[in-house]
Amino acid sequence: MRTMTWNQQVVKKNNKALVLQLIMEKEPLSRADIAQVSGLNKTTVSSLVSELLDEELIYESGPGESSGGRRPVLLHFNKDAGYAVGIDIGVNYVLCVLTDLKGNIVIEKNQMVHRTPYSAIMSIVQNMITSLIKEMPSSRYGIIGIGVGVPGMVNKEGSILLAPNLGWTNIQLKEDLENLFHVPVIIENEANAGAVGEQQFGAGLDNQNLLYVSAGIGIGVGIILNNDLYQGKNGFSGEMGHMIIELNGKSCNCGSRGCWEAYASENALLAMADPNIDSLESLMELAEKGDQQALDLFKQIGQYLGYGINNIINTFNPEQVIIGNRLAMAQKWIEEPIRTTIAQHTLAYHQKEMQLKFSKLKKYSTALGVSAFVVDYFIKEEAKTP
Amino acid sequence: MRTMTWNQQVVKKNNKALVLQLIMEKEPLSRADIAQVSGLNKTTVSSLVSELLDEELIYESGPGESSGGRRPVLLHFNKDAGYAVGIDIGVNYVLCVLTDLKGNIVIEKNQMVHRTPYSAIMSIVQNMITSLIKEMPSSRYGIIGIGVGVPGMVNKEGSILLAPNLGWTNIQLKEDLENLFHVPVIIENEANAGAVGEQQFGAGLDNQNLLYVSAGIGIGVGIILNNDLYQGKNGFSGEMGHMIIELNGKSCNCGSRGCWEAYASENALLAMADPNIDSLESLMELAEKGDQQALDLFKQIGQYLGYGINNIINTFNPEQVIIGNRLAMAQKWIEEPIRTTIAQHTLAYHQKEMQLKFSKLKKYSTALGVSAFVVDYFIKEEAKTP
DNA sequence: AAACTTTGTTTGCTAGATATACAAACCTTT
DNA sequence: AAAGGTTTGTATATCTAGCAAACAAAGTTT
Repeated sequence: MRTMTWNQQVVKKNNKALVLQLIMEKEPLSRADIAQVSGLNKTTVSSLVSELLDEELIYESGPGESSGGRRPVLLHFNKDAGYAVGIDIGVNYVLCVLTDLKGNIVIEKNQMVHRTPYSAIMSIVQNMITSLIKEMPSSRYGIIGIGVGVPGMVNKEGSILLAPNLGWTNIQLKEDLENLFHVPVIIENEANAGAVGEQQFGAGLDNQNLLYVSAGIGIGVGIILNNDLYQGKNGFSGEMGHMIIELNGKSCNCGSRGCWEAYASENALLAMADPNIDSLESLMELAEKGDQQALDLFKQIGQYLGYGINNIINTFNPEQVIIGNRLAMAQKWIEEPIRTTIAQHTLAYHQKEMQLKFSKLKKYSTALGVSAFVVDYFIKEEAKTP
Repeated sequence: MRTMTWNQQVVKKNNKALVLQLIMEKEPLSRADIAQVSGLNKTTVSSLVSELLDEELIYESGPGESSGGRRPVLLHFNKDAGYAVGIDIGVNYVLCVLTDLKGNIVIEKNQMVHRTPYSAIMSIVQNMITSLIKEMPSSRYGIIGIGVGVPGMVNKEGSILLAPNLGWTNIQLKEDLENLFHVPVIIENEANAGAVGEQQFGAGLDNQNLLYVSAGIGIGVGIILNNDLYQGKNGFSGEMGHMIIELNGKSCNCGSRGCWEAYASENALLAMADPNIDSLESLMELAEKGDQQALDLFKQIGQYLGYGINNIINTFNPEQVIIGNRLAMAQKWIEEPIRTTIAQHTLAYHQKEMQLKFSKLKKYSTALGVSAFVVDYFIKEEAKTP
């Protein structure tokens, strides 16, 4: 049961968070604007704003344009009050970004890796963070937290139960990083993180219900409903790569048959391609040159993606579906077949007003997503302090 | 953006609702118990309880057992403070129940129908409600609202956009009923209502994340996540009957191919059966007699249901999947193939702790679900009054 | 220059949650 | 049975935070 008790502190905390959120989203903004938009009393707004000023989460700037009376004092979000670390651990790379509180990348580190034992990846990550901290501009709050996106199943306590493509089982990355750096650490599945990233900073701005299809070596889906990431009972939601789209179809690594990712992932694409083509990149080069076989392959993959997205739309009636991860690089060739497939199969009422988009953050979706997570946590915690 | 402003009225309203909810769920209960469980101050609880007593939503009973000191005054939920009407409009029946505030059926009316033009159904519904009102016991609040479940797409404003099996398009049932009876009216999709019904009164008690698979003439799915019904952007979520489970598979009424409900619905079952079998009931009779063909058919349908449920589990990582509507009557024959199919296909981590159950409310799922909706709305509204 | 507008603060009020004290009712121990 | 301790529930006073009204400051319009 949700035993949530309400009292004045809760009210204040939430109002303060509301004011801060408004400033973040619509800066520059006057106190009067905030009062009008939020419905809060002018005095209440003034008092909350003054606390936020003390905490250096916002700052004032010179007077704005008058609208027929006294000129307003404009308020801005202090995006440099602290910095978040966002890390994307992929199968052959580690990407690490330092972002300000608005998700702008301040420093970026990228390293290719060939083998992925935990100890090796851990030491790379540790080095990256340590050097980020050295290079980081000084600020009121410093590093506010570390977020990590991994291609695997993460439970709600932050344990990585299984990351097949990294060869990891039962890894306590959260604990290890917290012991090293003594800041809040958040571990998330790569698709979930990507969904949050796109919603906060990318193609999904202002959308309450969106699905992010991470189409890479496998397929995972990040699910945002009513503005919140939906994680399922244990944190394992969105394993739609293993949705069956063909009865007794191609066999899949997971032991089942006919899974979506056996048809529509990068692995599936390469399996269908000529054996001497070894990467998505080389296939894209061929397509760029007009190679018919490559073009047909992309068309095929687009159709397969479309079938799965049909299922997503009929299930969730979302505002938006965003396609991300590596296959999104092939947008040029796969977009049209995806759209055609949806148009032919999906219920008309569901198609109406539904937006299909491609990732805007590209390779940064996941890293920026976990960074957004960290910022979110910080903002909520910070707004609490008296 | 969620521009939710908070103030003391909101606090009080929510605390009052919390207290009432506690009493509903755990009666009998003393004021001291409530204070302890909720974390609210004893005085606060006392004052809220006294308001609830004035409103006759709860009542006191003789003192309970002492636990070493003064004996507590026990509080009970007054389930007879008012009554809700729940109506299930099916393709060949109209079921209408009057329930108390705990979902117990007080009066029940059931009528077979052969043709389903709106005017005919509407007059049946009107007559049923009118006679319910006559027969209803007297109470403080009388009829607190009317809920209707329909097999079709209902938008968030309560318009029935499309109910193919009834032959309805763009029906304003909500408006019509409100004009007739002047109480709040809620219209919901049949599967959504069933999900709510099972969660509140049936097989899904205490589950925060559950999916209700309404397997009847077609297939619809009601989705409850984090204790709330998820309706999607427009209210059209859960059309998983049109999830593609076979590429280029059987053609479906919706215009697409390979839809789940083309394989696993009652219609699909009858299409596969001998042409002189005209109903699920007669097929069940055959199976009861040990007819091998009938048994095989049920096994087949069970497998098909299992494939779709596999997709549901991998997508949502739910606590529970409940199978309801007409096909649930064949539990005896379809349960085992469903379980086997899931065991063979679904990711192991997702299977763990996942409960598969069959409807407990049987034919009442939908009617009790909309009734629960009405009660919920009433409780929330009522708690507001000063 | 006078009148009006808009912005933001000061002042006093109020609702509602909380802490403290206390009374009532009960149990346990001597 | 009397004393002492517990538990339940209420009465009283206090405090927090939002709100309304008044006002000051800084504009614009006529």
